[in-house]
Amino acid sequence: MSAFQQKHDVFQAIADSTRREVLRLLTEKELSISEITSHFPISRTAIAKHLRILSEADLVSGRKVGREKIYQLHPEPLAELKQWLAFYEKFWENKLSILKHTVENPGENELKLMKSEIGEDREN
Amino acid sequence: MSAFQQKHDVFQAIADSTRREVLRLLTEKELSISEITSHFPISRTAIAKHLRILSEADLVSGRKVGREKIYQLHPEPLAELKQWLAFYEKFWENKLSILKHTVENPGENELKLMKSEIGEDREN
DNA sequence: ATTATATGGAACCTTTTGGTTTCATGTCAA
DNA sequence: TTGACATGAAACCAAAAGGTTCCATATAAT
Repeated sequence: MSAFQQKHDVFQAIADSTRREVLRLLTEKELSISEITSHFPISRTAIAKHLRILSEADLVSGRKVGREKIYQLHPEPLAELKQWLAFYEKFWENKLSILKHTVENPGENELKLMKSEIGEDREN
Repeated sequence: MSAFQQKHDVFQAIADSTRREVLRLLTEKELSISEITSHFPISRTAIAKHLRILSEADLVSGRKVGREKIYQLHPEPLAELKQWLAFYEKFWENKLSILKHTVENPGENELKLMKSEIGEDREN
């Protein structure tokens, strides 16, 4: 929601496997802190801290319902990650397509593949 | 190259903005450690450590050429990230498409949007 | 042969991370 | 009203992260 400086960004938020698993759980349904904790071998307090980090990255939001705090997935910030990835996709998919071509046309373009491997086919 | 346990995975490797910038630099061309360092305000030793982490995640590889060590981008491991993202894309793109539909058909489906917001439109 | 360059590695430092335990508080249920 | 439950918050801890400086070694250039 906020547009100013966040302490944790999306890249940091998803760097931890526990947090990734929390996100996955929340794709199924909204869950309280205790419900989330029941899926992990660590303490409720530790999970609450992970939720705070995910929350700072706007990947989840929590609302108080009675004595529970219900957390909900907010996948939109992952779009930033997708955009970041798109830039690199062209590089590795290019390599894969050259490989695919090599497989489909055996014994034809070893040189082309090798040049790609050592990066001589980049501009500049 | 190695197929066994890695100390750092792709998610951790890209969590740091300096490392992301190193990757970006390496999309342009292969670079030595000193050349990479010249783009940052931190020490050569610090950059070398970042390169080791990127290397452990198989995102770069370095080869010794004379007294220099030349690093090269290896974008393929980012495919794992893409796969991970693909799972979440359906969620947020679904939300965006509902929103788009709402904008294009004003005053029609507030209920549908609200149900989506609280997660009732998921299977299971 | 000497000097400058490029890297490697060790030792050290501070902050952050990912956890814990303990205690306080608010809310639901009997 | 008395527990039981759900969370919040503080204090603490060990290890990892992200740096630094210093020194050693290999290679290049004069």
